[in-house]
Amino acid sequence: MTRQILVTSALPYANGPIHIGHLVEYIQTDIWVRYQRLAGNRCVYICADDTHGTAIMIRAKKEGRSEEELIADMSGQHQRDFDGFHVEFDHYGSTHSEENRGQCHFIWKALRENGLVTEKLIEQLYDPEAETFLADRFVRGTCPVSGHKDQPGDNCVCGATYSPTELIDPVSTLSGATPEIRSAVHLFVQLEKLREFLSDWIENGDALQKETANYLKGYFLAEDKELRDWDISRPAPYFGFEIPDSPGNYWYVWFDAPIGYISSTEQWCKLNGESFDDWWRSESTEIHHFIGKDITYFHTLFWPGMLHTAGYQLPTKVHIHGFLNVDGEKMSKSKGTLITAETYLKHAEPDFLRYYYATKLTPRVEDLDLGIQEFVDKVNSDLVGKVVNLASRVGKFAGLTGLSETYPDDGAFRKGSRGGQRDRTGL
RNA sequence: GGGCCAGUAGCUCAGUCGGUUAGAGCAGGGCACUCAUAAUGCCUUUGUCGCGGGUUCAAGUCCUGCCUGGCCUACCA
Repeated sequence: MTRQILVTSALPYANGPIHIGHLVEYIQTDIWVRYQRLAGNRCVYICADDTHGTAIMIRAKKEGRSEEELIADMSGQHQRDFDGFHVEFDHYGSTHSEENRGQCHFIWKALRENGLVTEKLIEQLYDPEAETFLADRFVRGTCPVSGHKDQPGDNCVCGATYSPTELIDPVSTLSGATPEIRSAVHLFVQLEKLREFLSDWIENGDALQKETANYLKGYFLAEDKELRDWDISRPAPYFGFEIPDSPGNYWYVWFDAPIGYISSTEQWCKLNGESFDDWWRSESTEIHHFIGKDITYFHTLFWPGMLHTAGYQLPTKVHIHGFLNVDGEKMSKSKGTLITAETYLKHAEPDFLRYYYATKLTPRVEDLDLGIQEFVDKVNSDLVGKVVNLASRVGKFAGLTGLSETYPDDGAFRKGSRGGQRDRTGL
């Protein structure tokens, strides 16, 4: 039976260029999609740029242009890079679209109607110069526990964790100004009310790798703990969508980002005369998300909670991969191992990297190591030595001897290809 | 601290419900070949399956303790 499959990769954030670490995911997904099509399944690959949030707002301001200009520019760059690596999306949208705003409204309404939204007064550091509230990572200061200087806003090298409001001598990394404490109303989604549903989905479903289900069960869904309320609003100024029934508050970027999967599909449907409900409200359509391990809980707690509440189809599978290391170490700018897609393409063929990743990917949530020497060896021996050389031989040979008008019926080729299709595993 | 995952040939990794002499690719060694791109084909060496116990007729595979490494621990895109 032909399967109908909707596939997504995580939406790249519009604040930075695509690098070889991101490409692990897009290449993995693209290969998976191509495989499904070869196996005869209907498969649509959707992605989009993730465009909202403080980081975008700050950067646009710094560069003296509008957020819209910035994200249009970045979206163009991202798509150029993906194209350069032969990653073929059926549609590439943006979270800054009217479709996405509409979907956010729709899902929000469902959350409200189900009594899952609550309000709390939050004390947060505010940068009076940049005129914005500061996320934890935009603050540094002296650790209140050990006294270490210049520590991040939420934890210290000494192992202590704290709130940025507890930091001694806090400094805003945006402006260098001393932040002040201000309070503002935030809106929260009460995840605890979805515990029963989430536990069931995580434990009894087939959507997660075993290690991921264990991780969620052991940490978030532990019996002695409550699921914390999820803070999904940010007060103005914020680049994003204003919450319709809470003027002056905007949806936190992680609220509208995954909704981009839905809205981008909606755009694709409009462009191709497809029925939207066939893709997001149909039990016979499979939904597969490919993401990195860093955003696991967004996709395995918040996201299914939102979909469930709004009556959308839940993910069939969330495929989670690890990070990319280079020669056994984290990618680093100073060591020159943080290679952007653009830089790579100036020096090497995209298929070299595609092939290399294909040979090293596993179904586990584990980091993948790009060994430079191994990369060179694999390309030389496997691709040049075997594949290209074979083509070259055949070309020369055929040129000398000529080709038959028709492919001879040796029985083996077609039989073999059909066998391969039958033999596919339950991927 | 707690939790999860991993540890198999020089390197990167497969090993399904426990079942014969533990596999592949690369690297190394030997021979051959020319249709072929500093190629290719064939043959070939290498393992205390992290360590110690246990269960079993049988353990790389299951249980347990330990060692080592990695990751996670909610406001991170």
